[in-house]
Amino acid sequence: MQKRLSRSFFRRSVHQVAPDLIGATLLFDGIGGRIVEVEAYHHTDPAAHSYRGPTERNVVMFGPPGYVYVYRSYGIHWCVNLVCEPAGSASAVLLRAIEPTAGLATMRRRRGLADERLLCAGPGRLCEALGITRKQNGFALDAPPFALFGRQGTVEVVAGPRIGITKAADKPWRYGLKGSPFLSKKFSSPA
DNA sequence: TGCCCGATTAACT
DNA sequence: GTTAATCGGGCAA
Repeated sequence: MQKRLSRSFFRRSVHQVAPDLIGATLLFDGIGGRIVEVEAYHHTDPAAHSYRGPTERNVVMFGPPGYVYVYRSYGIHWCVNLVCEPAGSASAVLLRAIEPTAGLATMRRRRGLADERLLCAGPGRLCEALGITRKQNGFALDAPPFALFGRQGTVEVVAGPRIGITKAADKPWRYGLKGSPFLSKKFSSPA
């Protein structure tokens, strides 16, 4: 059985936590799966929501590590982030893709989709499948309805540029499980 | 106050 | 490849 992770897992730099989350299992109300793709957003990063200081939307990022920051993307989708160390620094990891392992039927119903590979392949899709909305903004990750479990064994993590940003677009702060068919987008092969 | 842009996605041509 | 849907933040006026 996998070990349950406490919020102390997030008391490290976002650049350490992000790759370590690949292979971990996230459940919300018992629904979810294995994290296969994330992106790191450091508070000194112009692409981060927290870069220009706290607002009504991003205030959770300025709180303690181990909590979830949920925001509305393009006025349509929800995206979920996990706040990292140190408290008040406003760095977070964006969850971008999950390999569905629990609650497949519910996820298919919510997404109106049969293809398992597309249920959670993208930050907006992931939130729709798991049922995460603004209501969960500020929730703790290590308490119900959330549950996080550490990965078992070793995994091969690949890195590359983040998706959909224009600022600091060259930084290789997107991490994924090598070869996973559940990524939102393939990682380009090394040159 | 108004306008532009964005950590996206699905449905177009 | 292109575009609409739709809302919060940043910044100019």
